[in-house]
Amino acid sequence: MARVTDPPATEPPATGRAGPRTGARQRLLEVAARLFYAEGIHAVGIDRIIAEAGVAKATLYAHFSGKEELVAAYLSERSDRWASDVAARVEPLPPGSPERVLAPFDLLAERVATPGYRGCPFINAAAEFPAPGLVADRITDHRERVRGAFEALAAEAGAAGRDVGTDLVVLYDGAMTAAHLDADPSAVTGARALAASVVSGAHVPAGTAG
Amino acid sequence: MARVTDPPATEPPATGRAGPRTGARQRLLEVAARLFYAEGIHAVGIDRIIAEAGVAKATLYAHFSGKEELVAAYLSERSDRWASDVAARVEPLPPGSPERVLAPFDLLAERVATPGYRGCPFINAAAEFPAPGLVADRITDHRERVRGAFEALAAEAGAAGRDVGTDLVVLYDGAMTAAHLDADPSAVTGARALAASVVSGAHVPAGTAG
DNA sequence: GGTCCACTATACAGACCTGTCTGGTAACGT
DNA sequence: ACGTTACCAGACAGGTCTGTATAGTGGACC
Repeated sequence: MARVTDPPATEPPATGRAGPRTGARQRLLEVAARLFYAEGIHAVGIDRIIAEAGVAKATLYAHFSGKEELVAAYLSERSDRWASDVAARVEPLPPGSPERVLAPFDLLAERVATPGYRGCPFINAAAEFPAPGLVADRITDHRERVRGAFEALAAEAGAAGRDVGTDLVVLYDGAMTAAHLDADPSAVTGARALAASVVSGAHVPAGTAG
Repeated sequence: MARVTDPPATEPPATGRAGPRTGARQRLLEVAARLFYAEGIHAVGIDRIIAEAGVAKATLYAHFSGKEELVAAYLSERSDRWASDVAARVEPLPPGSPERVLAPFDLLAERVATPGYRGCPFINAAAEFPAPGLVADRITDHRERVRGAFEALAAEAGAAGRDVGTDLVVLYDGAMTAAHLDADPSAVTGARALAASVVSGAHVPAGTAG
């Protein structure tokens, strides 16, 4: 049985005594996540993050080597949460069922309906960080995680066609993007239906049509 | 017959005599488009644009009220070019054929294979400009244009299902995004095949499955 | 008490940002 | 010749950015 996600250890490896892991780091990450997601990364300065988090600047730089590392930590947290949220939603469903493959779409349907939804944090971050680096690495990691999850779930469900994982990722990306930019939640339900077709093999694979 | 696109007038409305529309504006737009797309909008400063365009700063501000207007002009140009490129590709195909609906995917397949492809300029811009304004308006305009094009072409081809336009937009967005972020051109061919299913009505619509 | 350390507060450096302003040049039509 | 205009070159203002340095506070543990 495929292990879809790797629900992460939320605690960093404990340092010798207590380490700089009390409250400031958590507050910084929460504020950074909120602001980065809502307003964009380059648009949010360090000064504002520390002000809203009630943290001194020196403390931020004691926890993170710089802004880029803070951004990377924000994305890591988002990726881990996605994985555990999906795992929690997949777990109660009967193994091998198509519904398990569609679980991420059901999760997404809830997300896009919440106020403040602004699309995929990784797609958004990629728009701002084209160069190789910590941020690009986290984006790549997350993409592989999502693709791996879809492929594992599809394989479990016995989905046959070539590139089923790619098709599901395309539908998932498109659903997030269109639901956001067009303010249209039906993008997710439409994508979910198409994903069901892909899993059931109802659609006509490329090259075999006509 | 539906007019899919409105191939735009490339010339702005002529001012009284000559107006400030000689060469500097074009160079500015070309350089801005290249840099904004490649590196992100907030990451590119005015100084660099005017330096690479060989244009004085005062000239830039004579043509555009500010950076935001330059960004909006960049997006307008991209949208217009998309529309005319699609129109050029659709036009020779037999009216009412499914191939016409798939033409944007064929265009995209070429785009994602070119070096420097970095996804959809509008999705990327939206990540950086969440607030209402000129930029958001151009993004909305383009989204409506794309959706309208797909809907018109699908209607021409006799595609029946509800929300065919939404499904096609989702597939198109997902294809652009996944092909870019995963460096995987097969995202486009997969999306094209799914789009063909949508147009032919081969897939199972939501709510009628089981 | 004494030591350690996570933390606060603030000032600062150096770079970069957008946008304005001044001044000069060259082509063009009259 | 003359005015208009499209343009270039560069200084400047005022703000913001990241990151560092300095000085002090309060709790935990020995």
